[in-house]
Amino acid sequence: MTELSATEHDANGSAASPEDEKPRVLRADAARNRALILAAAATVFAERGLEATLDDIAAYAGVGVATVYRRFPNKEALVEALFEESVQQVVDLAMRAEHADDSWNGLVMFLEEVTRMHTENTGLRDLMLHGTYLQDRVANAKDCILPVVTRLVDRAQHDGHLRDDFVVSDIPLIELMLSSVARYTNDIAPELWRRYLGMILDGICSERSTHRALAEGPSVDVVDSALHANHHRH
Amino acid sequence: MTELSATEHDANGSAASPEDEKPRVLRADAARNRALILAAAATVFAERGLEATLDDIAAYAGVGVATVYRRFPNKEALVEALFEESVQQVVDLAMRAEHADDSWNGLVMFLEEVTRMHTENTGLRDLMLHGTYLQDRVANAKDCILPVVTRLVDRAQHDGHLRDDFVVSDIPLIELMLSSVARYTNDIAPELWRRYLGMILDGICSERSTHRALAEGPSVDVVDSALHANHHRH
DNA sequence: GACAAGCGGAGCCACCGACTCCGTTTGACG
DNA sequence: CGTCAAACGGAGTCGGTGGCTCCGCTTGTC
Repeated sequence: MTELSATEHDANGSAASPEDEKPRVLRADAARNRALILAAAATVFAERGLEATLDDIAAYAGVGVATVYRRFPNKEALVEALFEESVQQVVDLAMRAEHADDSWNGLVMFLEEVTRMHTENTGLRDLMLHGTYLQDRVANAKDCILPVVTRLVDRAQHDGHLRDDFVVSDIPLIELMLSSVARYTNDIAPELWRRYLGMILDGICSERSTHRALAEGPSVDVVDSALHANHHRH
Repeated sequence: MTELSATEHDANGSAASPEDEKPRVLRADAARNRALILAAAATVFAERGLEATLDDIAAYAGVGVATVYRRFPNKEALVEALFEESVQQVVDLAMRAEHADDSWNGLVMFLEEVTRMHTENTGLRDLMLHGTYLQDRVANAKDCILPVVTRLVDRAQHDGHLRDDFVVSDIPLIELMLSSVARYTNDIAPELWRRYLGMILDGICSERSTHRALAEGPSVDVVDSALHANHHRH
């Protein structure tokens, strides 16, 4: 992330160097700017999602747009440089969840953590739930996650914690639901999604003697202003 | 809807007629086209939401754009002409739900029906959940609905059907969650949202002895292609 | 001190959607 | 049937947006 060298993206025109490696050494200021750009991109994409403009990111980083394009051939490359890591985090999370002591707790942890990641990083959510960037890489990550989560679900059902008619593919859709709540309420009630995760958990668990404690419900005003805010084109 | 006369929108320049009413009689072809436009708008807005272009609607109606603008001063006016009725339907639904025999069934019916309306009419959903058009009128309708639904919720709680920590403002957010599922899966599994409504209902009801029967779960492929389809910008 | 590497930001280009202009067509009425 | 306002269509305008580039100036490095 904070390397001083970077693989440049311009096709090395005439130079007949056989190796494709171009560990070009950046000038000090260039390297510093590259780091600034990555940091800015992380922040801005996390806050506003992948629809953020490279101009926005450049401004946030305090550099010109051209400087961004000098380091990264295009938007997707920048996204790639940033999120390779993030999607891996989700894979790791699934693994951790699988090895939790209690299968139900593992499942709950997975749902909770992955939603938290999505809410804290709108860019990650865009990546996982809308297929606009890095489709291959994301599909790859999903292929890693699927079998793990499948085992998690199976185990929770086998242990009698999770209702029998639950299926793995319910999980992305539950994520989708929670993400949209989070999307709308993030600014005004950033933890509200936990309330709806709680309801859903109460809806899918087998032990039905009691309710879980829910996060406090939203006031009418909160919901009104959440739905009225116009910054949700997509 | 199929009137032969229509209130024109151009300010009647010099004519000093004291009444603001302008029940201008349209020529036969104009009246026919107006009806075609309304029908087309109903279809197209329902299918693609309010982001549909007036050009799209004109094309669908088989007329030129100018013809649309000759009848309706702008997009919002057309939306208004169409959806006055739709939002009233939601108000009516709330009333019917309030007078259901069983308070829980009334609540379930309300959630079910309002979600069905949203899924069958993307335009209505845009109206209710994003504040881009007709804010006043929609706010008005919501003001009508709120007390009714509040009574519904109170009654369901009083009757011991609905968990005590549920609040009225949960309803719009539940709608939001179901709408986003429906948005993504409408093309490929149009009834899938019912499954998640079922889960949520199991999460919010007080009688926790049994699970409700859920609609069949989605296959991995269904979810994949639902999330991969790029036509969900907004 | 020289010069390639780097820089900024104005500007280009392609696209989009709301809305209008204008030459042509057509229904209504005498 | 003739007349003409009303209506028509669709090419075109306008304003906005976002990805990306051009080019004259600056700066780190050797």
